[in-house]
Amino acid sequence: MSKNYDFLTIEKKWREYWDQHKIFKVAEDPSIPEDKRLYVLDMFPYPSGSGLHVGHPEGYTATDIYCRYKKMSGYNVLHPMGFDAFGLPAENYAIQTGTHPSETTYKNIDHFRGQIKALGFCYDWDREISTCDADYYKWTQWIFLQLFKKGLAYEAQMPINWCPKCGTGLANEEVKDGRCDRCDTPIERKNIRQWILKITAYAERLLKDLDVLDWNDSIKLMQENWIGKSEGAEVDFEISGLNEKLRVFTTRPDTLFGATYMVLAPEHPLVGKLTTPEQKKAVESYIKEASRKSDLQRTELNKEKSGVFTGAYAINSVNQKQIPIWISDYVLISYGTGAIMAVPAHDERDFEFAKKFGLPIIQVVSKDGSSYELQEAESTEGFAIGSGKYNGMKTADFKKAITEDLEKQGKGKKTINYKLRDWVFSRQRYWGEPIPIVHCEKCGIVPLEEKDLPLKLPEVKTYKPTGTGESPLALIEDWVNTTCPKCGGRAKRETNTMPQWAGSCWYYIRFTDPRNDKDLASKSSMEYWLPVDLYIGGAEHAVLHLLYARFWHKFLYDSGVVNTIEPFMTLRNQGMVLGENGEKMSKSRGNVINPDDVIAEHGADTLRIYEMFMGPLSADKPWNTQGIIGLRRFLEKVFRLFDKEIEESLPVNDSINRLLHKTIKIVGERIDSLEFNTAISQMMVFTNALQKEEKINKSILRDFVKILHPFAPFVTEEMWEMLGERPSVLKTKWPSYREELTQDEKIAIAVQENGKLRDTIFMSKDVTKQEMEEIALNSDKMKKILENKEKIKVISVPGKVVNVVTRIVTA
RNA sequence: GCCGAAGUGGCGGAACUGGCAGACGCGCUGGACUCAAAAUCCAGUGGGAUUCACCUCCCGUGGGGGUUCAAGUCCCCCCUUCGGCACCA
Repeated sequence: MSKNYDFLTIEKKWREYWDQHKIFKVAEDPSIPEDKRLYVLDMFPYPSGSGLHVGHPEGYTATDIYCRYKKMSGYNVLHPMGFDAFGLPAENYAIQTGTHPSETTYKNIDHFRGQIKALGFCYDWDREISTCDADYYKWTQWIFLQLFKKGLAYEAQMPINWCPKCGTGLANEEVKDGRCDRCDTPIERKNIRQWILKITAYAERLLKDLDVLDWNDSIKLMQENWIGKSEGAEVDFEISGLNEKLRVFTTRPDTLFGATYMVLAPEHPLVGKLTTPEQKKAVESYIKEASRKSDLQRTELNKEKSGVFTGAYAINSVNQKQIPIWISDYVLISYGTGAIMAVPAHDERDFEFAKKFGLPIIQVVSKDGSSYELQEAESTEGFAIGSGKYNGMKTADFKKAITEDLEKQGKGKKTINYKLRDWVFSRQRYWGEPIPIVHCEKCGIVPLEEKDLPLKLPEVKTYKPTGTGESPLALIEDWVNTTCPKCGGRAKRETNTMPQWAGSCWYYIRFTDPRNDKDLASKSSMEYWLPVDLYIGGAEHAVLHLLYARFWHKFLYDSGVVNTIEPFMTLRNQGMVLGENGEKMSKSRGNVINPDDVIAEHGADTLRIYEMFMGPLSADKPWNTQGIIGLRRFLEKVFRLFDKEIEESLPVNDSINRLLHKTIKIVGERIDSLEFNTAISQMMVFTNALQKEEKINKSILRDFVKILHPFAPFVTEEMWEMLGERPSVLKTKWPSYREELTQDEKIAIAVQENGKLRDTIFMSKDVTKQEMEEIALNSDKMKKILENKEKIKVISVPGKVVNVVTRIVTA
């Protein structure tokens, strides 16, 4: 009885079945051993108004296949989904449309949930969370309070990155090329009151623990570079005629003898003190100019060096030389000590500056120990010259020696600096977690009591950003004005909200126990599931979410909340799904593919396997509307196999049986290594072979339906039923294979002459090396080829190749 | 500028620790079925030479060198594309 592949009916039927029977429900079953418990997580989506992007199902299908395979292999798998629902886009959309962000957000969430469910992912929907739910952000606030109590959240008035379009301050991580990561607007500098998290306190551990993580090297490297550890020394310089010391940081204390001038950042606190009256005017005008420059201008490409002499001199203690002190904006106040010793001979920037202002350049490091004319700064290591008693020392040894000597004299010490800055954590916007702090007239900054959490976001009509650096919450009088939890006196609430990243810093913890109202999650649930075993998402969060979440996790570890030092053990990054033209998908480029349309036309199963078949998970891949047909045909072809005669008692053809075992093996291995494209190819090969058979043994088809199930869950449930089995396939056991049946009886051996293919001979899979060579050399073809040639040697690799090295015999 | 990833048919991509380059899919060509078409099935499909008797040979994985019996895979130099960082002393 022939039946068409009616995906609309099939997918609806099984979607409802799964929902009703809670097929995807997961519980903390204590009888399952620890090594059979898995936590597989997707980066949860931001529920934007435009709905799911075809990029979302890529990562989600990958983890879904992995989870289904693992479940069928006897694992207890936690696989949850939720929504990262606080943030600017929702708020901007709300402002545009005049609807409240909470209304639009929940509407978007419903839309997203529907779209995600249509794809048949095996999420335990009873664990769904949204970061904007008060039940959830109560604990985000709770974590903030713990940070505050440990001194890791502090308030400061400082210049920060300000996006005038978003009307809020941003973290360093949210600035790209001097522009807002979100809207591409050039960043301005703004001096406003901020809440800041001391992520720098964790710099070393964030760096070191990268070693224990199974992450892509490129992501690890990006974090490593962002943290930017550099080892060197702080060295004190006396200032001529002034009882002040000027401290600099250098990674090359071995070049101290080559320091020919000093440079301070314009903002350096000593500038005023040491500037001479004659230079005062020039210095002040330079400072003023520098302060007006935006970050973008200050870091502009190929910018000419600028600077002004202060009139003061420092004394280089190693040789008592007086060297001039300059100020320049190429020295940053925020790094090191905000001051440097300039060694133009061995530092490119100093070289450029010295050339421009005619400052002396003295070589103190040499490749070979001799001195020579430098055409450019030579920053490579070598041997010391012109450095008194240190002459001839290798750079590394010199560094160590002089650092120790300076330390003994009390003039310097070994120092480590990081590029990582503290995390600017407050946003001057409405749609985020309120910071649970009040400002009391008497007591100052006072945290809310834990029992008073959650501090709910007031429901108001005006949530437009003020643009002034104040949050819109500041305008809500009856919310802002409150009493101090400590003294009961008059107080004002903190009106800044948390950045979007806050909620995603710990959502994976909440998933282990999402309805707990006593704790962020119970100890037992966290211990059962954490850490996340496999985490899949885009690479764009390399130094944002992935760094922030690691920071919070480490803090929670120190606080005794979680019991692992890292949150995400294995991380894989999916590539981008590009438009058909190979460009990034975007509305403005007009190349957006809507997953709803694809599902309506081909079904969710086809969309799933197409996205997996497109190429390696990690690669960026262009969408191809033509190409998806092939995957649709594949499923139809599998479906048509059921029109053949299928019997339990039919004899099993040896080659089909071998191919089945090989396929079971390959598909399992490829799922384990997340190489879904080749797993699908193998199933296609198997299907093509089955298709040629008139009759099919039923158990073969059963096994095949099982291995196809993780990829195409809907249609395989239907097929399972067509085989007379009871649902769900997900609850069956993954088929096993016999290793000896994964190889063909006869294998093709390449026969080469001087590395060039001359013949292919099929041989029994267990021929010995000698037999192989004998068969190969005695084939008619090879005999002919080898006529009149001298065999120099024969190289053979069992099961692969026989290569004869020959030479033509000259008569 | 620095760091990282990647360049394979008309297209997406295969090729395990060096061992038959182009699996699988799209597209294309021819054929079967059909009144016809769609769908499906069968055959072919890197380029070239030979002249088709499908036999044989040569070239071919961004370019140029090298190591090796053997290189898409290893080493050196260069080019292109993408991603990250951007005066971090």
